[in-house]
Amino acid sequence: MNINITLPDGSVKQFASGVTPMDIALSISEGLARNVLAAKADDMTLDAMRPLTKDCRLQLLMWNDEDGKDAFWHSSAHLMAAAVEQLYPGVKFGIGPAIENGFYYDIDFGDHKISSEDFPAIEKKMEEIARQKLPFVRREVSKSEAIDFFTKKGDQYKLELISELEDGTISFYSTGDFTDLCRGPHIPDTGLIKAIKLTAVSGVYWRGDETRQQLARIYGVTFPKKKELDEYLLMLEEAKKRDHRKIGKEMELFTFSHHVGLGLPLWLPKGAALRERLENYLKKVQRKAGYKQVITPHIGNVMLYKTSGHYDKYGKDSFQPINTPVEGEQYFLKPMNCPHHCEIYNERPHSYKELPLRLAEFGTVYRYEQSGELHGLTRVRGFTQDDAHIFCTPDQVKDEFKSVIDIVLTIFKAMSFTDYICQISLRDPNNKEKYIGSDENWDKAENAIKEVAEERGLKTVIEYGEAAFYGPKMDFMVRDAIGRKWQLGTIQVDYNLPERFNLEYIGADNQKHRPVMIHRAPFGSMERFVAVLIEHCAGKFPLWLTPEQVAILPISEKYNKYAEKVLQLLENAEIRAQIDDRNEKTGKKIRDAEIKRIPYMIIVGEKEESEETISVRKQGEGDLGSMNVEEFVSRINEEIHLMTEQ
RNA sequence: GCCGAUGUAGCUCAGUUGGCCAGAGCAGCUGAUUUGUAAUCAGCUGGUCGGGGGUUCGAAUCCCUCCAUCGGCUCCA
Repeated sequence: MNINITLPDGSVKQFASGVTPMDIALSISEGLARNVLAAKADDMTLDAMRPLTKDCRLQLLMWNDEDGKDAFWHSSAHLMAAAVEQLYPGVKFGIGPAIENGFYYDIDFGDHKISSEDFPAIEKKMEEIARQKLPFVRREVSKSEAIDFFTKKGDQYKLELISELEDGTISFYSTGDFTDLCRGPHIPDTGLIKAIKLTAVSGVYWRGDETRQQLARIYGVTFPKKKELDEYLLMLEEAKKRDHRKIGKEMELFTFSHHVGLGLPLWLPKGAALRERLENYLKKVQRKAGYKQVITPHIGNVMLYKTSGHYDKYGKDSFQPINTPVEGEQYFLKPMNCPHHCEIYNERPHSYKELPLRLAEFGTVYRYEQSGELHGLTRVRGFTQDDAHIFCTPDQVKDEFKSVIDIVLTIFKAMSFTDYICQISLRDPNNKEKYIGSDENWDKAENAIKEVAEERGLKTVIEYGEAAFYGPKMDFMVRDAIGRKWQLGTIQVDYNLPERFNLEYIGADNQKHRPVMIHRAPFGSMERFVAVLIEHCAGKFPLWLTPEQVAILPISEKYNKYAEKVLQLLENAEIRAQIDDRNEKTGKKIRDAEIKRIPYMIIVGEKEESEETISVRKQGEGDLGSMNVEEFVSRINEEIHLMTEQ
């Protein structure tokens, strides 16, 4: 009997029933077959060695497919388990999945205390097994057989997992002597795993439950080529060098103090000035786009958050209310700005002619995060959102999205973020009743978002079912200079708060209507954005933003006067410069300016003084020769203009 | 919050089984040098060895406790 296999290019081929994806790969080319890790038949992933018995769409999964990597890393978890079992007989296994960058396995080592010192031995054993090219052999077993096997082995964790599975759906995978309960899929054999690195060990509870047994979780990562492992390790090293916490300290941008409190950043003069430049830049862009700045207090009456619904949802998990001593009123630290802005909207009636109304605020908010969740500037308890709320008619949603996207893209350009995608979160089409707001408005907004993304030529991913219950949204994910993904700007439609705050406008028909609210924050928060920017540029900020743009280095103190004169000219041109008049050699001053990541150095000595010129050196590039101050100023201004023009 | 690791000068780090006044480099200060594109030389200052308690003749080192930092903590066997 023959079956029809539809390949990704749309072509349909006939094969005998029982053909495996690997056979099909071989029929195309041997080189292709060598790279096949697993396969996807319709929407199910499976081993490349599993026979196909039905018509299906077939995709061969390689290293570059997410599902291919998953199979590779999950197989690596088995490989590690096999190695661990050989080295430490009697250990018991929890679960061992693939994760975003590699895999882990939770293991009960009994009395043995595992540490990273044990890694080299395990890695060596893994390499040894990998070289044997052991196949991953699948076997379907009955529930009683499965229970039997792990009872003999004495592995209570696997037994617990099996007890939750249905008979007839259980499978084992074996690699050499190691057999594991596993759904698969796996790669054809261990020989594909060429490079192995165990990265960390940590204690976790079985099933995340504090009351249960503690297991050791070993993290690792593997690659089909040695070179890819080297690149990965290099990336990790580079990431360490770029850590915003380290650079923030070196460049004196921000700090923390236990006396002030956990997760509450203190912005130092240079960091505060940098942040102010960011704010001023965005304010200018927003003013042009018709935004109006407002200012609201840092606390709000509990009633405000009961109206908004945030109290019911987050009340227990936030900073607890502040009570007034005499009246006994309750106030919350502001966890978001929207309710305040809704109250500003409600201050008086609005005509449709006033819409859209765009209220912007750099609003500082406070949210309780568990102490262990805090991390530098990316996860804090107090932060400032570059927030704005747009109140508009349903028909205006599209144009407003367009205008917000333009702001986001302007900012990305000014920060040299060139690689980004936009993620659109829409309703789950099979479960429309769980969303608030009319079907008509949702359709309108969802279509508008999709159209705008296309008109702006954005690289887009659509996620169905990811929308909030109160509206669809668009998020921007940027990839930084070393390839890591960060979520930055957000644009969110909201049908809920206008309802709860009873927001209205009078339409052309002289009837009351409900406006749509759009939340948006191109930076997200100032703290997080600065952190991402630091890691993206490794502290070498764009010229317009960096704390010190120019270091003036007099050759000796004889030329300090001339240096002063140059400084004055630069200051007149609003260029941020400092003189390094320390009693040091020029080589030392250059070195220090390079380390401090100052983009331009100006060297002045006898020649420059007599000729009224300056010698210019660019950070990381070297000597640019001599020029006069006016030429230098226009060069700087030109460079800044290119990045920040709107 | 929970598990694990870590905490020595402003920064980076020595100090190995408890034992003489706790060390180095960088930074800072003072002096010499007056310097031409990534480190001039010399001297000096600076530490309640995270806080508190304990063991000991004696603690940076051992024990307890608190604090902070770092990594991890429902991701389908």
